[in-house]
Amino acid sequence: MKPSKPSKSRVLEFVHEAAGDLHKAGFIDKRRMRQFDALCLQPIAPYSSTRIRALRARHRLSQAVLASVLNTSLSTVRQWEIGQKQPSGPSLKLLSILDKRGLEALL
Amino acid sequence: MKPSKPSKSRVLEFVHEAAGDLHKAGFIDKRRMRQFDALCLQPIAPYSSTRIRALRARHRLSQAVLASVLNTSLSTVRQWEIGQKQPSGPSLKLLSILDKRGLEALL
DNA sequence: AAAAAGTGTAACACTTAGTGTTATAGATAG
DNA sequence: CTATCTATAACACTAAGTGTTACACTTTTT
Repeated sequence: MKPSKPSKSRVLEFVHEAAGDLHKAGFIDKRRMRQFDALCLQPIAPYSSTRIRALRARHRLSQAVLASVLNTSLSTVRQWEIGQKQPSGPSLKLLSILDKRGLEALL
Repeated sequence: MKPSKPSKSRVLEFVHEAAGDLHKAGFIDKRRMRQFDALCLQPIAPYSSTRIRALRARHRLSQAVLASVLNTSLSTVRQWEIGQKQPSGPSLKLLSILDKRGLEALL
């Protein structure tokens, strides 16, 4: 199912652009286009412990508050920042939302 | 640390309101207020398998697309909907964002 | 009509994130 | 001086996450 042979993001980029044109031309409705967007989401880059810590510092949040915002436990956030555990997929998604859209997007 | 004795959300509601007043009165700055918001976030209600399925149907997404959006695996979404596994905390958070703010908030 | 692709159920086994707990410690507020 | 907040660290248990396979149904393509 997943190609994953050719670096992917390049290919998807191209395909996505093409789909965008089709949309403008009226061959793909808005809903289909959104689904397309979703499937083409490139996997979120892993957040290192230092990057998580930096992100948290940038927003001036304590580990406890960040845990609340992400709906996870304090213990978990701690271990991310120490490097003992890696954030799961959904956690990475939330981190990237915080990164790109700010705290308000998660409240 | 966590009281968790008296139903909590009631208490937090009250405290939060009080803090809001303090903010208006100028005793708490905006940043502190946001942190307060975050800590007072009431834990997200669990999404049942049928509710997840309904949410997905409402947005007309396939299981595969939903998995992409939440940055998790197809296998995981399947098991949520069959009721074999429960979504983790961060996953619940993402589901509630999709629920309340729509797909765009996750792209 | 037949083949191919998309969608979903089901079962299985493995890995690892998530969690709670406890002890320790520095900083800071009351 | 002592609580409280903040964070590190180690530990063990549970359950979520994942990949895989096989099967079935529907829709699309050739």
